[in-house]
Amino acid sequence: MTARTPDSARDIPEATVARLPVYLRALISLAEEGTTTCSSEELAAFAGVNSAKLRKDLSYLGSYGTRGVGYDVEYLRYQIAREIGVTQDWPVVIVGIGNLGHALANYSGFRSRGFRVVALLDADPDRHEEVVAGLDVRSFEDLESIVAEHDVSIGVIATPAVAAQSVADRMVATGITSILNFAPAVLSVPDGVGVRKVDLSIELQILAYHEQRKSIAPGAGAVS
Amino acid sequence: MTARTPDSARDIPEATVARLPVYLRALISLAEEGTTTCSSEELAAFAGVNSAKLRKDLSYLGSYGTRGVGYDVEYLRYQIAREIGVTQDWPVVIVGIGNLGHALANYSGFRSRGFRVVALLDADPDRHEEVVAGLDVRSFEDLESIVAEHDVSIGVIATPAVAAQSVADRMVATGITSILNFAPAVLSVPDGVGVRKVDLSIELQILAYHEQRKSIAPGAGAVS
DNA sequence: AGGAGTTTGTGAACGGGAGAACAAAACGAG
DNA sequence: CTCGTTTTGTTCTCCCGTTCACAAACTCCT
Repeated sequence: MTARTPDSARDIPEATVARLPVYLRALISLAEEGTTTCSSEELAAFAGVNSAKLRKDLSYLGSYGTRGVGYDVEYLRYQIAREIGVTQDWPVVIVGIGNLGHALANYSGFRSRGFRVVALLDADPDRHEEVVAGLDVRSFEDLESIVAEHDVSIGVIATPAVAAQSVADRMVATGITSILNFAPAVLSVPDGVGVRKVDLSIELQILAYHEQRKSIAPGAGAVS
Repeated sequence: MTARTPDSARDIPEATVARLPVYLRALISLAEEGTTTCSSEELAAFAGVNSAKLRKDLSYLGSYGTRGVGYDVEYLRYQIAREIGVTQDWPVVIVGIGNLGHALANYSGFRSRGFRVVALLDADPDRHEEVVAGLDVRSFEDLESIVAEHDVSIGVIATPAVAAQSVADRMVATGITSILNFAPAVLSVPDGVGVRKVDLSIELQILAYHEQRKSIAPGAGAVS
């Protein structure tokens, strides 16, 4: 019996999903400075997008605005948070506690945005003595038990590139279904497992391409 | 009848530009394991994309393959590197030496991919005593002289969100024309200045959205 | 109460990218 | 030399996302 959830079963375009967190951040800023109501124009300026795009994006969630008035900041903030799923706390494990893993473990933005780092894992026994961000660095072998104990479904990979695929395989085997990959490697995972990658040097290379263009042909276009 | 692009193809789609670094990384891997020639099918598998898409992407650069044979790994590697502009070394400054700035300063992937961190800057005088990754942490006030001295055109922002816009303004004023922003804030810059952003928690929120979807409606699609 | 002024939500046009399919070119066998 | 095989480069079609433009809906003022 497939009970279709009429409330949140709508298909929100991927491009819109990627912008919802930006809107959420903008709304939190507005709320902090005491604004209770805002127009699509204002919010769009805060989020750095076109106001028509913003309205269309929000229309996928429902009709949460009032014509002639705008949006209630608190109400819209809650609706977006609920749609994304960050009204609850998501437990997260980080694998690979090198320079980047350290930084991620200490990053306060995770905690404040609905994520809780429950464990730090590393394959190197020399690191198991360390305490980072108030957490013991534990053996990678403990992955299964930690995932089971905390019901973890999101994993972060911050290992060197060579280790990334095997870590991902192990994560998938333990039941993790979403992976954020910082290693400069292409991961292959089964259908149904979500992967997003962040590659620091790729971003710089894209900038370098446009930078080179500018010096060759001055007056060329900007970067999106 | 396609006008042959003699030197550098003029209009490379943005989506293609974003994938070129991935192809470059794949080619370097292939070269390291001794492969001298590869087909579009092989290379596409290495890069995690469709082979038709790969061929179309490469066609924007020129005709560097041989029909019936494939691509010469070394030759194609050089051509892509040249197109991106990473045959030369790009000097880069990092502003904001907190946890993330530390990690970025120590990240070896920058150096090996055509970027050289020439200075680390922080507004906090307490940090000016530190030495990170072999570089003195210097005052943010030194930005102008450093940019002038090393002819820097790419800057990295790893400050808290509140400082990001003023740092960007200052960077633009000194002549920096490409910015990689890790702060969770929307930057506004003049036309002609390129900005790319990396937001760690946004990526997690996107994963959370799909994760929530899975638990509500099992059998739903994966993440792109 | 009614009209003027705002602002949302959305239908429709538009542009760019993804993928399938195929013709052109290179190589090797006979 | 000719034919068959392989693989690239390109064309064509479809789909997603962006943007425009406007009717609907709400507030405020008289």
